[in-house]
Amino acid sequence: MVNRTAKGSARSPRRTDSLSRELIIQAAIEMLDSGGEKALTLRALTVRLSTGYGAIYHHVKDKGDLLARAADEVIAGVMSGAVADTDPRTALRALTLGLFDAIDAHPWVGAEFSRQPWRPALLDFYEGVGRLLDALGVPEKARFDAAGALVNYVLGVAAQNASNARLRAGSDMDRKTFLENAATRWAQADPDRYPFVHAAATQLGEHDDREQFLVGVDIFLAGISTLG
Amino acid sequence: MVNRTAKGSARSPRRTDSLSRELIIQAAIEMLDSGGEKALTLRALTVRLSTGYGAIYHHVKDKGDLLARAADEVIAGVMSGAVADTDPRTALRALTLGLFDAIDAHPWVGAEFSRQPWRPALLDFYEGVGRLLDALGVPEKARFDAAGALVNYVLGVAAQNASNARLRAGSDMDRKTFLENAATRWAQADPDRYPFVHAAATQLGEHDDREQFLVGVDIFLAGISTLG
DNA sequence: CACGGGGTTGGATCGACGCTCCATTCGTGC
DNA sequence: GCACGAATGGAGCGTCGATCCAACCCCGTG
Repeated sequence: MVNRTAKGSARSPRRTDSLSRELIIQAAIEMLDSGGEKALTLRALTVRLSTGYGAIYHHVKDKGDLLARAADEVIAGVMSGAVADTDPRTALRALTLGLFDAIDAHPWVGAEFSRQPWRPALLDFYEGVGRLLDALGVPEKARFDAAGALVNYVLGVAAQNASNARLRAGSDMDRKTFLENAATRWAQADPDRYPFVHAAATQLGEHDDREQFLVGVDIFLAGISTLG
Repeated sequence: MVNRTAKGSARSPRRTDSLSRELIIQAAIEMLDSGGEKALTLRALTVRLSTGYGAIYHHVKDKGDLLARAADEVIAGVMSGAVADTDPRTALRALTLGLFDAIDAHPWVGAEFSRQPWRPALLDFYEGVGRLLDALGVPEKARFDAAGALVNYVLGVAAQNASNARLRAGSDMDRKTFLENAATRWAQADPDRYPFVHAAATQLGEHDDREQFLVGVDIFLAGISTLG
Protein backbone atom coordinates (compact mmCIF):
# COMPACT_ATOMS: atom_id res chain seq x y z
CA MET A 1 0.00 0.00 0.00
CA VAL A 2 1.06 3.52 -0.63
CA ASN A 3 1.55 5.88 2.24
CA ARG A 4 -0.91 8.54 1.11
CA THR A 5 0.17 11.17 3.58
CA ALA A 6 3.86 11.03 2.85
CA LYS A 7 3.96 14.68 1.86
CA GLY A 8 6.61 17.05 3.07
CA SER A 9 4.03 19.37 4.61
CA ALA A 10 4.07 19.26 8.39
CA ARG A 11 0.73 18.78 10.08
CA SER A 12 -0.45 21.92 11.82
CA PRO A 13 -0.38 21.71 15.62
CA ARG A 14 -3.34 20.27 17.43
CA ARG A 15 -5.48 22.72 19.37
CA THR A 16 -4.88 22.85 23.13
CA ASP A 17 -8.38 23.80 24.27
CA SER A 18 -10.82 21.09 23.26
CA LEU A 19 -13.57 21.87 20.79
CA SER A 20 -17.13 21.56 22.05
CA ARG A 21 -20.49 21.56 20.35
CA GLU A 22 -21.39 24.79 22.18
CA LEU A 23 -18.29 26.49 20.82
CA ILE A 24 -19.11 25.43 17.27
CA ILE A 25 -22.70 26.61 17.52
CA GLN A 26 -21.66 29.95 18.98
CA ALA A 27 -19.22 30.51 16.14
CA ALA A 28 -21.92 29.55 13.63
CA ILE A 29 -24.38 32.01 15.15
CA GLU A 30 -21.86 34.83 14.97
CA MET A 31 -21.07 34.08 11.34
CA LEU A 32 -24.76 33.91 10.46
CA ASP A 33 -25.50 37.18 12.22
CA SER A 34 -22.68 39.07 10.58
CA GLY A 35 -22.86 37.68 7.07
CA GLY A 36 -26.25 36.06 6.59
CA GLU A 37 -27.02 32.50 5.65
CA LYS A 38 -24.62 32.24 2.76
CA ALA A 39 -21.71 33.24 5.03
CA LEU A 40 -21.91 29.99 6.97
CA THR A 41 -19.82 27.49 5.05
CA LEU A 42 -17.98 24.64 6.64
CA ARG A 43 -14.76 25.83 5.10
CA ALA A 44 -15.11 29.27 6.68
CA LEU A 45 -16.06 27.61 9.95
CA THR A 46 -12.91 25.48 9.97
CA VAL A 47 -10.83 28.61 9.35
CA ARG A 48 -12.56 30.59 12.11
CA LEU A 49 -12.11 27.78 14.61
CA SER A 50 -8.71 26.92 13.13
CA THR A 51 -9.60 23.26 12.90
CA GLY A 52 -10.63 20.73 10.26
CA TYR A 53 -13.81 19.10 9.01
CA GLY A 54 -13.37 16.01 11.12
CA ALA A 55 -13.48 17.92 14.37
CA ILE A 56 -16.71 19.69 13.39
CA TYR A 57 -18.46 16.62 12.03
CA HIS A 58 -17.54 14.81 15.21
CA HIS A 59 -19.73 17.19 17.23
CA VAL A 60 -22.47 17.85 14.68
CA LYS A 61 -24.35 15.56 12.32
CA ASP A 62 -24.28 17.79 9.24
CA LYS A 63 -24.81 21.39 8.20
CA GLY A 64 -28.59 21.19 8.59
CA ASP A 65 -28.15 19.95 12.13
CA LEU A 66 -25.81 22.84 12.86
CA LEU A 67 -28.25 25.41 11.47
CA ALA A 68 -31.16 23.92 13.39
CA ARG A 69 -29.24 23.88 16.66
CA ALA A 70 -28.14 27.47 16.13
CA ALA A 71 -31.74 28.54 15.57
CA ASP A 72 -32.89 26.61 18.65
CA GLU A 73 -30.20 28.34 20.69
CA VAL A 74 -31.38 31.79 19.66
CA ILE A 75 -35.05 31.05 20.36
CA ALA A 76 -34.30 29.37 23.67
CA GLY A 77 -32.80 32.64 24.83
CA VAL A 78 -36.03 34.43 23.97
CA MET A 79 -38.47 31.94 25.42
CA SER A 80 -36.62 31.72 28.72
CA GLY A 81 -37.07 35.45 29.22
CA ALA A 82 -40.83 35.19 28.80
CA VAL A 83 -42.67 37.13 31.44
CA ALA A 84 -45.68 35.73 33.22
CA ASP A 85 -48.04 38.63 32.80
CA THR A 86 -51.34 38.59 34.62
CA ASP A 87 -53.33 39.71 31.60
CA PRO A 88 -53.26 36.89 29.03
CA ARG A 89 -53.90 39.36 26.21
CA THR A 90 -50.83 41.41 27.12
CA ALA A 91 -48.79 38.28 27.68
CA LEU A 92 -49.76 36.93 24.27
CA ARG A 93 -48.70 40.16 22.60
CA ALA A 94 -45.42 40.07 24.51
CA LEU A 95 -44.77 36.42 23.66
CA THR A 96 -45.36 36.80 19.92
CA LEU A 97 -43.51 40.10 19.83
CA GLY A 98 -40.56 38.42 21.50
CA LEU A 99 -40.35 35.88 18.71
CA PHE A 100 -40.82 38.63 16.14
CA ASP A 101 -37.98 40.68 17.57
CA ALA A 102 -35.68 37.69 17.81
CA ILE A 103 -36.22 36.79 14.16
CA ASP A 104 -35.94 40.43 13.19
CA ALA A 105 -32.53 40.55 14.85
CA HIS A 106 -31.49 37.18 13.36
CA PRO A 107 -33.26 36.86 9.99
CA TRP A 108 -31.68 33.50 9.22
CA VAL A 109 -33.65 32.04 12.13
CA GLY A 110 -36.86 32.90 10.32
CA ALA A 111 -35.74 31.16 7.17
CA GLU A 112 -34.65 28.14 9.16
CA PHE A 113 -37.93 27.76 11.02
CA SER A 114 -39.96 28.11 7.87
CA ARG A 115 -37.90 25.13 6.70
CA GLN A 116 -38.13 23.10 9.90
CA PRO A 117 -41.23 24.13 11.88
CA TRP A 118 -41.23 21.18 14.26
CA ARG A 119 -38.16 21.97 16.28
CA PRO A 120 -38.35 21.71 20.11
CA ALA A 121 -37.88 25.47 20.45
CA LEU A 122 -41.12 26.04 18.54
CA LEU A 123 -42.84 23.47 20.70
CA ASP A 124 -42.23 25.77 23.63
CA PHE A 125 -43.70 28.63 21.67
CA TYR A 126 -46.74 26.55 20.75
CA GLU A 127 -47.17 25.61 24.37
CA GLY A 128 -46.99 29.21 25.51
CA VAL A 129 -49.58 30.30 22.98
CA GLY A 130 -51.90 27.42 23.82
CA ARG A 131 -51.75 28.08 27.54
CA LEU A 132 -52.45 31.79 27.11
CA LEU A 133 -55.39 31.03 24.85
CA ASP A 134 -56.69 28.84 27.62
CA ALA A 135 -56.29 31.69 30.10
CA LEU A 136 -58.09 33.89 27.61
CA GLY A 137 -61.10 31.62 27.84
CA VAL A 138 -60.89 30.00 24.41
CA PRO A 139 -62.76 26.68 24.61
CA GLU A 140 -60.60 23.58 24.32
CA LYS A 141 -61.92 22.47 20.96
CA ALA A 142 -61.14 25.79 19.29
CA ARG A 143 -57.82 26.21 21.05
CA PHE A 144 -55.90 23.91 18.72
CA ASP A 145 -57.04 25.64 15.54
CA ALA A 146 -56.56 29.09 17.03
CA ALA A 147 -53.05 28.33 18.24
CA GLY A 148 -52.13 26.87 14.87
CA ALA A 149 -53.39 29.90 13.03
CA LEU A 150 -51.57 32.32 15.31
CA VAL A 151 -48.28 30.42 15.13
CA ASN A 152 -48.55 30.28 11.37
CA TYR A 153 -49.17 33.99 11.21
CA VAL A 154 -46.10 34.73 13.30
CA LEU A 155 -43.97 32.42 11.18
CA GLY A 156 -45.36 33.99 8.01
CA VAL A 157 -44.40 37.47 9.09
CA ALA A 158 -41.04 36.15 10.24
CA ALA A 159 -40.29 34.58 6.86
CA GLN A 160 -41.36 37.79 5.15
CA ASN A 161 -39.06 39.89 7.31
CA ALA A 162 -36.20 37.48 6.85
CA SER A 163 -36.62 37.73 3.11
CA ASN A 164 -36.67 41.51 3.21
CA ALA A 165 -33.57 41.55 5.35
CA ARG A 166 -31.84 39.35 2.78
CA LEU A 167 -32.82 41.71 -0.02
CA ARG A 168 -31.59 44.68 1.97
CA ALA A 169 -28.30 42.98 2.67
CA GLY A 170 -27.83 42.35 -1.04
CA SER A 171 -27.97 46.05 -1.89
CA ASP A 172 -26.77 47.57 1.34
CA MET A 173 -29.45 50.09 2.23
CA ASP A 174 -31.22 50.77 5.48
CA ARG A 175 -34.79 49.82 6.24
CA LYS A 176 -36.18 53.25 5.46
CA THR A 177 -34.84 53.63 1.92
CA PHE A 178 -35.69 50.01 1.25
CA LEU A 179 -39.33 50.64 2.12
CA GLU A 180 -39.36 53.82 0.09
CA ASN A 181 -38.11 51.94 -2.94
CA ALA A 182 -40.80 49.30 -2.52
CA ALA A 183 -43.42 51.99 -2.07
CA THR A 184 -42.29 53.70 -5.26
CA ARG A 185 -42.66 50.44 -7.13
CA TRP A 186 -46.17 49.97 -5.76
CA ALA A 187 -47.09 53.51 -6.64
CA GLN A 188 -46.05 52.84 -10.23
CA ALA A 189 -48.55 49.99 -10.50
CA ASP A 190 -51.35 50.60 -12.97
CA PRO A 191 -54.15 52.33 -10.98
CA ASP A 192 -56.82 50.66 -13.13
CA ARG A 193 -55.52 47.15 -12.79
CA TYR A 194 -54.20 47.52 -9.24
CA PRO A 195 -56.31 50.13 -7.44
CA PHE A 196 -55.67 48.76 -3.97
CA VAL A 197 -51.92 48.28 -4.39
CA HIS A 198 -51.62 51.71 -5.94
CA ALA A 199 -53.53 53.35 -3.12
CA ALA A 200 -51.66 51.44 -0.41
CA ALA A 201 -48.25 52.53 -1.67
CA THR A 202 -48.15 55.50 0.71
CA GLN A 203 -48.85 53.35 3.74
CA LEU A 204 -46.24 50.85 2.60
CA GLY A 205 -43.61 53.57 2.64
CA GLU A 206 -44.54 54.86 6.06
CA HIS A 207 -45.52 51.74 7.94
CA ASP A 208 -43.59 50.20 10.81
CA ASP A 209 -43.08 46.44 10.54
CA ARG A 210 -43.29 45.94 14.26
CA GLU A 211 -46.50 47.89 14.70
CA GLN A 212 -48.12 46.23 11.72
CA PHE A 213 -47.21 42.88 13.18
CA LEU A 214 -48.95 43.77 16.43
CA VAL A 215 -52.03 44.95 14.54
CA GLY A 216 -52.14 41.51 12.97
CA VAL A 217 -51.93 39.86 16.37
CA ASP A 218 -54.75 42.06 17.60
CA ILE A 219 -56.91 41.14 14.62
CA PHE A 220 -56.30 37.53 15.56
CA LEU A 221 -57.15 38.02 19.19
CA ALA A 222 -60.32 39.89 18.25
CA GLY A 223 -61.32 37.09 15.91
CA ILE A 224 -60.48 34.39 18.40
CA SER A 225 -62.68 35.94 21.03
CA THR A 226 -65.66 35.36 18.75
CA LEU A 227 -65.02 31.60 18.68
CA GLY A 228 -67.61 29.52 20.45
CA MET B 1 -3.18 29.99 -30.04
CA VAL B 2 -4.29 26.47 -29.45
CA ASN B 3 -7.50 25.23 -30.96
CA ARG B 4 -9.15 24.12 -27.72
CA THR B 5 -11.93 22.17 -29.34
CA ALA B 6 -9.75 20.09 -31.59
CA LYS B 7 -10.94 16.91 -29.93
CA GLY B 8 -11.98 13.91 -31.92
CA SER B 9 -15.46 13.92 -30.42
CA ALA B 10 -18.08 15.06 -32.91
CA ARG B 11 -20.41 17.80 -31.73
CA SER B 12 -23.89 16.46 -31.07
CA PRO B 13 -26.50 17.67 -33.54
CA ARG B 14 -28.25 20.94 -32.92
CA ARG B 15 -31.90 20.73 -31.96
CA THR B 16 -34.37 21.40 -34.74
CA ASP B 17 -37.19 22.91 -32.72
CA SER B 18 -35.95 26.08 -31.08
CA LEU B 19 -35.77 26.31 -27.32
CA SER B 20 -37.96 28.91 -25.68
CA ARG B 21 -38.17 30.30 -22.18
CA GLU B 22 -41.65 28.84 -21.84
CA LEU B 23 -40.37 25.39 -22.70
CA ILE B 24 -37.59 25.65 -20.13
CA ILE B 25 -39.96 26.81 -17.40
CA GLN B 26 -42.43 24.05 -18.17
CA ALA B 27 -39.69 21.42 -17.91
CA ALA B 28 -38.53 22.96 -14.65
CA ILE B 29 -42.05 22.86 -13.20
CA GLU B 30 -42.43 19.19 -14.10
CA MET B 31 -39.10 18.33 -12.52
CA LEU B 32 -39.96 20.26 -9.37
CA ASP B 33 -43.37 18.63 -9.09
CA SER B 34 -42.06 15.10 -9.51
CA GLY B 35 -38.87 15.30 -7.48
CA GLY B 36 -39.08 18.33 -5.23
CA GLU B 37 -36.73 21.27 -5.05
CA LYS B 38 -33.54 19.29 -4.95
CA ALA B 39 -34.45 17.54 -8.20
CA LEU B 40 -34.08 20.73 -10.21
CA THR B 41 -30.43 20.96 -11.14
CA LEU B 42 -29.16 22.63 -14.27
CA ARG B 43 -27.34 19.47 -15.22
CA ALA B 44 -30.55 17.42 -15.05
CA LEU B 45 -32.34 20.15 -16.96
CA THR B 46 -29.82 20.06 -19.80
CA VAL B 47 -30.26 16.29 -20.01
CA ARG B 48 -34.05 16.49 -20.02
CA LEU B 49 -34.06 19.14 -22.73
CA SER B 50 -31.07 17.50 -24.45
CA THR B 51 -29.25 20.78 -24.66
CA GLY B 52 -26.42 22.60 -22.91
CA TYR B 53 -25.97 25.29 -20.30
CA GLY B 54 -25.51 28.06 -22.82
CA ALA B 55 -28.95 27.56 -24.34
CA ILE B 56 -30.59 27.71 -20.92
CA TYR B 57 -28.65 30.69 -19.65
CA HIS B 58 -29.51 32.51 -22.83
CA HIS B 59 -33.20 32.43 -21.90
CA VAL B 60 -32.93 32.71 -18.12
CA LYS B 61 -30.74 34.85 -15.87
CA ASP B 62 -29.82 32.19 -13.33
CA LYS B 63 -31.34 29.38 -11.30
CA GLY B 64 -33.11 31.76 -8.93
CA ASP B 65 -34.71 33.49 -11.87
CA LEU B 66 -35.87 30.15 -13.23
CA LEU B 67 -37.38 29.11 -9.89
CA ALA B 68 -39.14 32.45 -9.47
CA ARG B 69 -40.59 32.34 -12.96
CA ALA B 70 -41.78 28.77 -12.43
CA ALA B 71 -43.53 29.80 -9.21
CA ASP B 72 -45.09 32.80 -10.94
CA GLU B 73 -46.36 30.54 -13.69
CA VAL B 74 -48.09 28.21 -11.24
CA ILE B 75 -49.74 31.04 -9.32
CA ALA B 76 -50.79 32.86 -12.47
CA GLY B 77 -52.82 29.78 -13.37
CA VAL B 78 -54.61 29.98 -10.04
CA MET B 79 -55.28 33.71 -9.95
CA SER B 80 -56.68 33.74 -13.47
CA GLY B 81 -59.33 31.23 -12.45
CA ALA B 82 -60.50 33.46 -9.59
CA VAL B 83 -64.27 33.71 -9.48
CA ALA B 84 -66.01 36.99 -8.91
CA ASP B 85 -68.36 35.97 -6.16
CA THR B 86 -71.02 38.38 -5.04
CA ASP B 87 -70.36 37.78 -1.36
CA PRO B 88 -66.93 39.19 -0.53
CA ARG B 89 -66.62 36.86 2.44
CA THR B 90 -67.11 33.79 0.27
CA ALA B 91 -64.86 35.23 -2.41
CA LEU B 92 -62.11 35.86 0.12
CA ARG B 93 -62.30 32.30 1.36
CA ALA B 94 -62.20 31.04 -2.22
CA LEU B 95 -59.27 33.26 -3.15
CA THR B 96 -57.10 32.26 -0.20
CA LEU B 97 -58.10 28.62 -0.52
CA GLY B 98 -57.07 28.74 -4.16
CA LEU B 99 -53.57 29.81 -3.19
CA PHE B 100 -53.51 27.22 -0.41
CA ASP B 101 -54.46 24.42 -2.78
CA ALA B 102 -51.95 25.51 -5.39
CA ILE B 103 -49.12 25.50 -2.88
CA ASP B 104 -50.37 22.24 -1.45
CA ALA B 105 -50.14 20.68 -4.90
CA HIS B 106 -46.73 22.29 -5.59
CA PRO B 107 -44.96 22.59 -2.24
CA TRP B 108 -41.82 24.09 -3.77
CA VAL B 109 -43.90 27.15 -4.68
CA GLY B 110 -44.49 27.79 -0.99
CA ALA B 111 -40.80 27.63 -0.21
CA GLU B 112 -40.03 29.92 -3.11
CA PHE B 113 -42.55 32.58 -2.11
CA SER B 114 -41.41 32.56 1.48
CA ARG B 115 -38.02 33.40 -0.01
CA GLN B 116 -39.21 36.03 -2.51
CA PRO B 117 -42.52 37.52 -1.35
CA TRP B 118 -42.51 40.49 -3.73
CA ARG B 119 -43.07 38.72 -7.01
CA PRO B 120 -45.69 40.05 -9.45
CA ALA B 121 -47.86 36.98 -8.95
CA LEU B 122 -48.23 37.83 -5.28
CA LEU B 123 -49.02 41.41 -6.18
CA ASP B 124 -52.14 40.09 -7.90
CA PHE B 125 -53.00 38.16 -4.77
CA TYR B 126 -52.47 41.24 -2.62
CA GLU B 127 -54.68 43.22 -4.94
CA GLY B 128 -57.44 40.65 -4.80
CA VAL B 129 -57.37 40.55 -1.01
CA GLY B 130 -57.33 44.33 -0.74
CA ARG B 131 -60.26 44.78 -3.06
CA LEU B 132 -62.34 42.17 -1.27
CA LEU B 133 -61.58 43.79 2.08
CA ASP B 134 -62.85 47.01 0.57
CA ALA B 135 -66.04 45.26 -0.51
CA LEU B 136 -66.30 43.90 3.01
CA GLY B 137 -66.45 47.43 4.29
CA VAL B 138 -63.04 47.59 5.95
CA PRO B 139 -62.08 51.28 6.21
CA GLU B 140 -59.21 52.37 4.01
CA LYS B 141 -56.77 53.04 6.82
CA ALA B 142 -57.14 49.58 8.28
CA ARG B 143 -57.19 47.84 4.91
CA PHE B 144 -53.43 47.90 4.43
CA ASP B 145 -52.67 46.32 7.79
CA ALA B 146 -55.46 43.77 7.44
CA ALA B 147 -54.39 42.72 3.97
CA GLY B 148 -50.79 42.39 5.10
CA ALA B 149 -51.75 40.24 8.04
CA LEU B 150 -53.95 37.97 5.94
CA VAL B 151 -51.34 37.52 3.21
CA ASN B 152 -48.72 36.75 5.82
CA TYR B 153 -50.99 34.17 7.40
CA VAL B 154 -51.57 32.44 4.10
CA LEU B 155 -47.85 32.43 3.33
CA GLY B 156 -47.10 31.12 6.80
CA VAL B 157 -49.41 28.17 6.38
CA ALA B 158 -48.03 27.63 2.90
CA ALA B 159 -44.45 27.48 4.14
CA GLN B 160 -45.51 25.11 6.90
CA ASN B 161 -47.24 22.79 4.45
CA ALA B 162 -44.32 22.92 2.05
CA SER B 163 -41.99 21.91 4.85
CA ASN B 164 -44.23 19.04 5.90
CA ALA B 165 -44.43 17.86 2.31
CA ARG B 166 -40.63 17.87 2.17
CA LEU B 167 -40.42 15.82 5.34
CA ARG B 168 -42.98 13.37 4.00
CA ALA B 169 -41.10 13.03 0.73
CA GLY B 170 -37.92 12.21 2.65
CA SER B 171 -39.47 9.19 4.33
CA ASP B 172 -42.10 8.24 1.81
CA MET B 173 -45.29 8.06 3.83
CA ASP B 174 -48.72 9.42 3.15
CA ARG B 175 -50.25 12.39 4.90
CA LYS B 176 -52.25 10.28 7.36
CA THR B 177 -49.40 8.25 8.82
CA PHE B 178 -47.23 11.36 8.85
CA LEU B 179 -49.76 13.17 11.02
CA GLU B 180 -50.16 10.15 13.26
CA ASN B 181 -46.43 10.04 13.83
CA ALA B 182 -46.37 13.72 14.70
CA ALA B 183 -49.34 13.24 17.02
CA THR B 184 -47.58 10.38 18.77
CA ARG B 185 -44.57 12.58 19.34
CA TRP B 186 -46.78 15.34 20.79
CA ALA B 187 -48.54 12.85 23.01
CA GLN B 188 -45.19 11.78 24.43
CA ALA B 189 -44.47 15.32 25.57
CA ASP B 190 -44.26 15.75 29.32
CA PRO B 191 -47.85 16.55 30.49
CA ASP B 192 -46.52 18.73 33.30
CA ARG B 193 -44.21 20.83 31.19
CA TYR B 194 -46.36 20.79 28.05
CA PRO B 195 -50.01 20.46 29.10
CA PHE B 196 -51.40 22.15 25.99
CA VAL B 197 -49.25 20.28 23.50
CA HIS B 198 -49.97 17.00 25.24
CA ALA B 199 -53.71 17.60 25.21
CA ALA B 200 -53.73 18.79 21.59
CA ALA B 201 -52.00 15.66 20.32
CA THR B 202 -55.31 13.98 19.52
CA GLN B 203 -56.53 16.89 17.43
CA LEU B 204 -53.19 17.03 15.64
CA GLY B 205 -53.64 13.45 14.53
CA GLU B 206 -57.18 13.93 13.32
CA HIS B 207 -57.16 17.43 11.91
CA ASP B 208 -57.48 18.33 8.24
CA ASP B 209 -54.94 20.88 7.02
CA ARG B 210 -57.38 22.42 4.59
CA GLU B 211 -60.17 22.84 7.12
CA GLN B 212 -57.83 24.22 9.74
CA PHE B 213 -56.56 26.72 7.20
CA LEU B 214 -60.10 27.92 6.56
CA VAL B 215 -60.76 28.21 10.29
CA GLY B 216 -57.75 30.50 10.44
CA VAL B 217 -59.13 32.62 7.61
CA ASP B 218 -62.45 32.83 9.42
CA ILE B 219 -60.75 33.94 12.62
CA PHE B 220 -59.13 36.66 10.58
CA LEU B 221 -62.32 37.78 8.96
CA ALA B 222 -64.06 37.85 12.32
CA GLY B 223 -61.25 39.93 13.76
CA ILE B 224 -61.13 42.25 10.81
CA SER B 225 -64.83 43.02 11.09
CA THR B 226 -64.15 44.52 14.51
CA LEU B 227 -61.72 47.07 13.04
CA GLY B 228 -62.98 50.61 13.11
C1' DC C 1 7.11 3.88 33.84
C1' DA C 2 5.60 1.61 29.42
C1' DC C 3 1.99 0.92 26.44
C1' DG C 4 -2.03 0.54 24.01
C1' DG C 5 -6.74 1.58 22.85
C1' DG C 6 -10.38 4.84 22.22
C1' DG C 7 -11.87 9.56 21.88
C1' DT C 8 -10.62 13.50 19.15
C1' DT C 9 -8.48 16.24 15.46
C1' DG C 10 -6.72 18.02 10.74
C1' DG C 11 -6.91 17.89 6.00
C1' DA C 12 -6.67 15.39 1.46
C1' DT C 13 -10.09 14.01 -1.37
C1' DC C 14 -14.62 13.14 -3.60
C1' DG C 15 -18.76 13.95 -6.26
C1' DA C 16 -22.04 17.40 -7.38
C1' DC C 17 -23.39 21.83 -7.98
C1' DG C 18 -24.10 26.69 -10.37
C1' DC C 19 -22.13 29.20 -13.60
C1' DT C 20 -18.79 31.16 -17.33
C1' DC C 21 -16.89 31.06 -21.54
C1' DC C 22 -16.31 30.19 -26.28
C1' DA C 23 -16.27 27.67 -30.75
C1' DT C 24 -19.82 26.48 -33.50
C1' DT C 25 -24.15 26.59 -35.99
C1' DC C 26 -28.56 28.44 -37.56
C1' DG C 27 -31.55 31.91 -39.57
C1' DT C 28 -32.45 35.94 -41.90
C1' DG C 29 -31.99 40.47 -44.26
C1' DC C 30 -29.49 42.27 -47.96
C1' DG D 1 -24.63 33.79 -51.70
C1' DC D 2 -22.93 36.14 -48.01
C1' DA D 3 -22.43 38.37 -43.73
C1' DC D 4 -23.71 38.92 -39.06
C1' DG D 5 -26.28 38.54 -34.84
C1' DA D 6 -28.96 35.21 -32.26
C1' DA D 7 -28.95 30.76 -30.46
C1' DT D 8 -26.72 26.49 -29.07
C1' DG D 9 -23.71 22.63 -26.84
C1' DG D 10 -20.30 21.47 -23.76
C1' DA D 11 -15.56 21.77 -21.53
C1' DG D 12 -13.98 23.71 -17.57
C1' DC D 13 -13.73 26.57 -13.21
C1' DG D 14 -14.43 27.53 -8.50
C1' DT D 15 -16.92 26.25 -4.47
C1' DC D 16 -19.71 23.62 -1.77
C1' DG D 17 -21.02 19.71 1.76
C1' DA D 18 -19.47 15.51 3.11
C1' DT D 19 -16.37 11.33 3.78
C1' DC D 20 -12.46 9.08 5.25
C1' DC D 21 -8.28 8.10 7.53
C1' DA D 22 -3.66 8.92 9.45
C1' DA D 23 -2.02 11.38 13.23
C1' DC D 24 -2.47 12.78 17.80
C1' DC D 25 -3.58 13.09 22.78
C1' DC D 26 -5.33 11.41 27.11
C1' DC D 27 -5.85 8.08 30.46
C1' DG D 28 -6.41 3.51 32.63
C1' DT D 29 -3.99 -0.74 33.27
C1' DG D 30 -0.08 -3.63 34.32
